[in-house]
Amino acid sequence: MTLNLQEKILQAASELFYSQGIRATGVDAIVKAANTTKMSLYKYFLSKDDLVLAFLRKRDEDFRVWFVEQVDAKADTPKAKLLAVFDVIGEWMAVPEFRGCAFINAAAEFPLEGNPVHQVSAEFYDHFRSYIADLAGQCGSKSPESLALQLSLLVEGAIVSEQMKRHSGSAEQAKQAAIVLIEGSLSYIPDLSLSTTNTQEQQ
Amino acid sequence: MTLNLQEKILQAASELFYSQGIRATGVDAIVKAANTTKMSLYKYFLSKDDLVLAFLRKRDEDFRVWFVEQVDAKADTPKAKLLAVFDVIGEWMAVPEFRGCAFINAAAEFPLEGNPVHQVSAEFYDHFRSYIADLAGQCGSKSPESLALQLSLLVEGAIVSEQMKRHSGSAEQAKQAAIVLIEGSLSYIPDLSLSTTNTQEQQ
DNA sequence: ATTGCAGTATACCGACCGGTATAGTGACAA
DNA sequence: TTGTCACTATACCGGTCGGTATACTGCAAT
Repeated sequence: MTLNLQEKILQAASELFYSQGIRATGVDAIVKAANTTKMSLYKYFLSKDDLVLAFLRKRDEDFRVWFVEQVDAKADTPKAKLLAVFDVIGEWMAVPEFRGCAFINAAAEFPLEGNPVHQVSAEFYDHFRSYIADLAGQCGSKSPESLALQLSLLVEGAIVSEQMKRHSGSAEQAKQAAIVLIEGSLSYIPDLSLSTTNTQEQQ
Repeated sequence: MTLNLQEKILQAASELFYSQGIRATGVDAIVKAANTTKMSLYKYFLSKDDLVLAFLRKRDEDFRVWFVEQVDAKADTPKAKLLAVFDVIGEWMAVPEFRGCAFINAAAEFPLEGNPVHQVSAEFYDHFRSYIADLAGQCGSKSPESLALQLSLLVEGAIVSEQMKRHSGSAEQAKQAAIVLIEGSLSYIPDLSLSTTNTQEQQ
């Protein structure tokens, strides 16, 4: 657990970026939190933007590792894991340090399309969704990709809902919805991708 | 459509705040976009923070009015409107100016709890959810509040997914999931709010 | 004609921003 | 002992930030 200076700077920056926001965090604050100097920071990182990308890339990896560990610790079968996802999210949202999804937040702080931040965020989202798709496939879902996308919408929705209004039970409701979607996806269900606003479809 | 100066400033600020981000938009840029001066801006708004809140409050009202209009134009029955919600969201996400949900973005730019921005965002979210709950109730849903929360999770999830990765079909998938949830909520369905990660619950 | 008021024009403030230049420290290796 | 190297210390840069002070313009009401 002994961090070298570069790691120490990145860790200090990560905590500040997530808790206070990226734009709101100056390099002086990072330097002070890491107990070092600007000169050292700029030795290891080309610019603040570079440091921001390093933060997001590390967060991507760390979060996914942590998340899979948590899910594995809660459930054994693929189907149970699919539901455990929402329990893990629920527990994460309950900690006081929770400030929403770092990638959504980063994309919101740098809205201009083409910003490298968006690419890292999109990659995180892809990774997460394909993890869910794997589980869905192992469950025997008729369309794992479709189910995975739908479940990931519930997860992201729960996260941002909780960010805007704490303790509103988003994770529990997301889980209830997930149960319905999963059960539906395991039994027969024709692909409805052609349907329009029309209310009564094939039955 | 003739705007007085105060409205002109607010409109210019709103467009910049949404398209470029709030922190990234300086008051000089707002003043230039509104073709006026700082002195006038600070005559009508106490501070930039005050202007930000005015932006969010107006956006709350404008967006809801626009949204209900769009839904009403697409569908007549409550059930059809519930589905039309996702069509409207889908069309909104397709316009090139789309930059996600202004309230999620604002909450992300000002992460500290207790910031007034969060209160306005929470109010917007409540308004939206109670609109959905009304429709759900008119449909004869067994638990309109529950269904409304679940559908709002899908909507918010679709918005942030689209923000992080454009043109990934979030709205269509959200609609497919919504169809399943709505159908399930209209038929019998015991309240599952006690269930845990356990996969096989009461049947 | 005078007053008042909405709005303009512009210069300015201190604070902070990201980033750099320069000099100095201490430990370790040859 | 000398050189190297990671790191510190600190002063500084130009630019931008939110916000203000002061003076001016033009119109409308009395």
